[in-house]
Amino acid sequence: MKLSTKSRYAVTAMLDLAIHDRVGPVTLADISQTQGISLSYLEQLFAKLRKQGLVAGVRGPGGGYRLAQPAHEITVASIITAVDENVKMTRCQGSGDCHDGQRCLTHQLWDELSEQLFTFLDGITLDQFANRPEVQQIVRRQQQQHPRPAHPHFIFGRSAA
Amino acid sequence: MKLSTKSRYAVTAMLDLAIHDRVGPVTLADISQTQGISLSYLEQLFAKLRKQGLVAGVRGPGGGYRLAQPAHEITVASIITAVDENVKMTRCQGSGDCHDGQRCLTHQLWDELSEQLFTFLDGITLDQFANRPEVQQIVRRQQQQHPRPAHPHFIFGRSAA
DNA sequence: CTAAACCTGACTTAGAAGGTCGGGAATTGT
DNA sequence: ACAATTCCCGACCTTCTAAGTCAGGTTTAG
Repeated sequence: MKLSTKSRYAVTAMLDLAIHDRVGPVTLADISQTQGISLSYLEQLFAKLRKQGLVAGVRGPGGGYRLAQPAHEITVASIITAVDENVKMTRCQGSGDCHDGQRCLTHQLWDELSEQLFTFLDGITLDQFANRPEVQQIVRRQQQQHPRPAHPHFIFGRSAA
Repeated sequence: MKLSTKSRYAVTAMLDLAIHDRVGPVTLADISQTQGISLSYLEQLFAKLRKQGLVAGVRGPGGGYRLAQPAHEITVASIITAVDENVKMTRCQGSGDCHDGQRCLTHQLWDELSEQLFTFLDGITLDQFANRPEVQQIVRRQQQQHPRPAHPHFIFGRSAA
């Protein structure tokens, strides 16, 4: 379990996706704009998220990304492990041959720590997270600064024409 | 709160110190041998630990390092924050101006996470840790592979002469 | 005085984070 | 059919930090 800004970017992007996906696929360009993450970097992250079956890409105009699972089934932990495939903190994790073929003094502690983290993050789903009041508030502000016009294709039940 | 091998090295070294300091100061050379950490690197780490008042250096022959506080008052968290002075995980931590002068979506989550970690590590003292059965076992093995003869100066109450 | 230890700071190296670039392949609207 | 839009892919670059090295100090017990 590793915690980097990379992980945070991934979680942020997935959250954005979870919030907006009911109006159709979300483009990486939108996420890039709204969340301030480089487009190319997002592409790298989403490649991994796709391989892990967390999102599905929709090609062509009007396309973008959608969640491949319902938001209440996607945990923050699963997102982080998806983009940071190098789950083991150090050479230690594997089979305990961290030092001279023996396990180092702190091996056990780091294991416990890792588990604490995982348990915490595994208990939070995208769904729960998206519904937090603080998050909602930020989303509203972002809506004003970076409006997301729905693609024409996805307006069919509305009073738009 | 940051978790690197650097932190682990520091905790390992402090643990070694806590275990052996009743027979006098412990040299960095000893720790380097026993724990497999580069001597110069240890010196860097201990410079920081000393500045934070966790250890005290004793110069000259027969010298080394001692704990500057009783082992039951030193927490793992204090060791980690001592060597990783850059406590903030990202630009985010400071005042929440992570993105466009606004706080990013995951700001709150990362804060909570950081706190979870800290609480966990702050609840573990060197003392507690050193007395764990697993740790004791490793120490015994290390004693056989890397015996630590006490310096003559510190043998005065024994049947050594 | 000298050797053992701490102390200091500058330097090097490896690897990862974060980002860029250029070109594809699929799909939709016209 | 065709062009625009989007995902998709891989190579590359830059910057930063962990981790380690090196070369010199300074203090102090014997």
